[in-house]
Formats: sequence, C-alpha cells, structure tokens
Amino acid sequence: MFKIGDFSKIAQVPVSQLRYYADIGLFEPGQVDPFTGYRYYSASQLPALNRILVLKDLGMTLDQIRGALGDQIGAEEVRGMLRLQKAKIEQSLQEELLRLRAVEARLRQIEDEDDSEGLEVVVKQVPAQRFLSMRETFPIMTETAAVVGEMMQIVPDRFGPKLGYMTAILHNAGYSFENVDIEMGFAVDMAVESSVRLPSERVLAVRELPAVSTMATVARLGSYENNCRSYGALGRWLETHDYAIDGVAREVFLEMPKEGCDFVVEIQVPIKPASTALPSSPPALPS
Amino acid sequence: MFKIGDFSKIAQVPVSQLRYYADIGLFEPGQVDPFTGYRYYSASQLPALNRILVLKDLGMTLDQIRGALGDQIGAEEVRGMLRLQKAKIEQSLQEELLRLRAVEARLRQIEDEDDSEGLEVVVKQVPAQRFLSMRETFPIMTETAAVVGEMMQIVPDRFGPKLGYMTAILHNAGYSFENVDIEMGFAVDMAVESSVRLPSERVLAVRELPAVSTMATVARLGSYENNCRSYGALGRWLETHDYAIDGVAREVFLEMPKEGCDFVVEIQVPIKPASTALPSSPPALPS
DNA sequence: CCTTGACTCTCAAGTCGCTCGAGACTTTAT
DNA sequence: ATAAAGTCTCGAGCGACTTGAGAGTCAAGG
Repeated sequence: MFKIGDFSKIAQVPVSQLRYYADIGLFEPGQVDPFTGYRYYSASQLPALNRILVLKDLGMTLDQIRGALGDQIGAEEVRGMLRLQKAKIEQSLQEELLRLRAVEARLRQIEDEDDSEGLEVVVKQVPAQRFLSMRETFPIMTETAAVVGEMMQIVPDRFGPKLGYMTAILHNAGYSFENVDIEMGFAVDMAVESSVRLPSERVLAVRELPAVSTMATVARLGSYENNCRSYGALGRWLETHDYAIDGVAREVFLEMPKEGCDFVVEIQVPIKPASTALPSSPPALPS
Repeated sequence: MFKIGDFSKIAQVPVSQLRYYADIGLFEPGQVDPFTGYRYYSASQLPALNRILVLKDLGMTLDQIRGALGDQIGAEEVRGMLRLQKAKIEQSLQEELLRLRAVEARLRQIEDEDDSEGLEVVVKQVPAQRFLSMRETFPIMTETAAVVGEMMQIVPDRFGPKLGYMTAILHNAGYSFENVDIEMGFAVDMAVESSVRLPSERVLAVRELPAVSTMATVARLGSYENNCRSYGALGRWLETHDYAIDGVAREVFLEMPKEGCDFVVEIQVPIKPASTALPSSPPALPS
C-alpha cells in the first residue's frame, strides 16, 4: 500500500488528479484510513487506473468512462477505438490545415479593407421547387460531411437526370458551429417517389420549397475556407444597398469537389428593404 | 447596421460569442440603442472582428489579443505567426502519434495483469558523485527537450571522456506534467571547471550528489511511451517486497537516441523498508 | 390596435477537468 | 519536542464560452 504521493509517482499521475478521481467516484483508493482520511493505494490498482487513462486519452469524457467501466470493455474493443483514434488524428491534421487556409482567407479580409474581388452579389428570383430533403440538428458541423457522402452515393443513382443541385438550408437563428439545425437534400424536377432511406436510417422526404422573390446570392469557392469572405461580401453589399436579411439562408452546391476541382457553392439569402429607421437614438445632442 | 442575429450570420460567429466579446470589451457593437440595449453592428466592423478571430485561431488567449489590438499588428507579423502555427501543427501531429504509442503501452498493462516482461527491478548501491547540473521549474514537461538538446550540443565537446551519463532528477513531490521541478545534467568523474553557460543563459554548476545505499532500478526503452510500464513494474516490486520510496527519483540516460536506436533510460528510486504497520485501521470487526 | 411569434436583453449559473490555496491535521526524522 | 514534509477537506478559479430564466422589443398579420 502506498500513500498518495508515492502512488502518484508510480502511476505517473498527479496527486491532485488522484484526489479528484476519488472525489467524483471514478477511481477510489483501495483503502482509506477511517481516522485520518489518508488514502492508500495498491499497485494492483494500476491496471484499473490505466484503463481509465487510456479511455480518457481516446477522447472519452470522464462521465462516459464511468459509464463504460460497468460494461467490461475488452482489450479488443479498446484496440478498435485506438485504430479509430489514429484515423481521427490524421483526419484532424487535415482539418487543422484546412482551418489554417481559412485563417489565410480571413487574413486577406484584413489586408484589403474590401476584398470582394470575384465575389459579386447578384439579386435573383428563385421559384418554388420540390425539395427531397432531411432535417436534423447535428452536434457538430463536421458530422454533416458523412451524411453528404451518403447522399451523394445513393441518391444520384436513383434519380439520374431528374435531380437538381444539392442544397443545404441553415435553419439556425444565428450562425453556430455546434448544434447545427440543417436541412440537406436535392432539388427535384418533378413528382418522384416520396422518400429515400439512407444507410444510416435517415430518411429523405419531399416537400415544397417556397419561392423567394428577392434573393441575394454570392458564390463561394473551396470547401469552407472562403465562407467568411463570401458572407462578408454579402454583408457589405446588404449594408450599402439598404437591405436586410429576411429568412433562412440556402447553400446550393453547383459543383461537387472532384479531383483538380473544388466546391462551387452559391450562397442564397432572402432579403427585404431595410427599415431605414436607425436604432431609436435621438439625433446626438451634446449634453 | 445589422441586429446581432443577422450580423452573426454574416460574420459566421455565434450570437452568444458576439455578446460575450462585447461583455469583456474585446469587440463592441458599432452602436448600442440607449433605450433598449439592442446591439447594432456594421459590415465595416468585419475586418476588426476577423483580426480577432485570426489571432484566436493562431492560439492567442483573448487577453493577449486585447493587448495586441493596441499595437497594430501588421499583416506581415500575422503571416509570420501563421507560418509558426503551421510548424506547430506538424509538430503536434508527431506528439499525438507519440501519445498514441504511450496509450498502446498502457493497453498492454491492462491486458496482462502483470506485464513485467523484460522489466526487471534490480537493487543497487549508488556512490556519491559530482554532478554538473542545473535545476529549474518548467511550465510544461515538453520544454525540457529543448534544454536537453542544448546540453548535448555543448557539454560533451567540452569534457570529452571525463563525462558520465546524462541524468535527470525529478524533484516534484508527486508526479506532474506541468510545473516540473527538474534537475538535469551530467555526472562528472573528477574536479572540472565549476560551471557551463548554455546559449539560453542557463548555467550548469557542479554539486555533490549524495550516495544512496539502496536504490531500486529498472530500465525504460523508448522516449516516453514505456515510462508508465516501468514505473508500474517498480510499484509492483516495491509492494511485494515491502519497500517504500525514500527520496527523489533519478533517470539516467544510458543511451541517447540515435538513428535506429531509441533511448535507454535507467529509472532509479531510493527505497527503504516499509513501515509494515498498515493504515491505522483496527482489525476489521463486524459491527 | 392587438396579438403573435421571433428576436433581443441582462444576469446568473453551468460546462470540463482539473489546479491552487487556506487552514488544519498526521507522519516522520532529528 | 520540534521541525519539515506530506496529507486532509473545502471552496474558488481557470478559459471561452453556452445555457436558461425572466423580461422587454420589434415587425407583420388580422
């Protein structure tokens, strides 16, 4: 039996962390002196502690770990998670580099006060369409990618030329990266079978997408790194032309990424003339 | 001028984050209605906001950013930080993979209840030695690597064969990963010049390292991924042989990593017979 | 003009995984 | 007996937000 300090050295875990794990009932000392409250740990507890640390390093929260300890997780399952985690890390490297490209785009927006080169805003009328779609709130934005992949594999085969562009509708009130309430699907030309089931059990159903009489649109190139530039250009245009946003935005995927060729996405935002009344501030009077 | 929700869409920043930035005085709305408190933002504020987001993505804390906004940071400086960040990401990928190797090692410790294969604990006597060393508290463990690099470049040239093994002494009471109080240096055979100055202004000085009569030792292979296994084996050995830790641990680098060949490190822990008295619990009496 | 519903406000508390400090014990060595 | 090191509990703090309650505001439709 070791006192907490010695066990800390042996397990290579800080004392404070051991105490914390005991407090939250995740990993308790083998014995506690009932008079002094001193914690005593045995070397035979090391595997149990290591199991916890592995799961933590694999990205589980402590709550999840506490839950998982009941079901005994075989080493095989953990190995599976390990492989998964490796893949995740490689993917996250990609995402990191992508993020840096987005930073570069933002940087351009700082340099040129107004960098709208090639980002022209066009006002259009958009007719009503039939929309084969599903709506879901995703915990994180990035999870949408997998669903898009599924849809692209299944749906075009089924409908062939009757299929319009892939479109996403962002239903959140403001922007958000987490808990994204997003509707994704395809414009369809005519009456088609009313639903498609994806491998992940998600179901696409047809609904009527209303017409919009005045829609401001702007193109976006690249997966996401130019997103903020496009929306920025849109914002500047709206302000100079005295328009306000009037509804949820749509993102129409004009071209899907193929080798040598990136996304081309049209961002569509319904607009209306702005109430020219400025915020209810009286004409500034020096007090 | 946009209300917060519309500006959120344009800037691609959550509403809550905009409010938070206003609260902490980092990025304030262009106008605030004095009667209703409504925040109004202009598209011309986008570059300012983007500057903040770029710096944040480059790893600065919001406090640092607030400080940096006063000094205007040229795009060139930001570009430099961007390059730096790219390098950091690549390095952190390496670290991630290393971390996963450590996870694998931990996993082995779970599978075999007792995986001491090739990890034999040996008790030694260690004589007093002269120790050319420096002691410092590092904010994070990983920063020690740079200092080790410096030392390996400078010191061996200066002393040649009079130099013993590189050794690190971990002075922290328990284990810790941050604020590591560590003493690093070389055993030296005889009287040598009493100090060495590193490029980073750190100074190595000679001091007497006391003898230890009973020292439990175990080898560690690899940079760090087998650390927990070695300490684990040590812990099990201590418990079965009724010894307790009696002082600070040393890590002796028997072989430095060269191509094709990893670290070989001997972990040394002073020990003493354990006070066999178990925690002051009376022999369990059923109540 | 009234209602409805979407939007906004403030303020407080919660999140996660610990870390740190104060103040009071306990243990161990001298 | 005393001093130094280690341990205890409890509460607060970190960073960058998010969430929720409860109240107020705005614009469109009836």
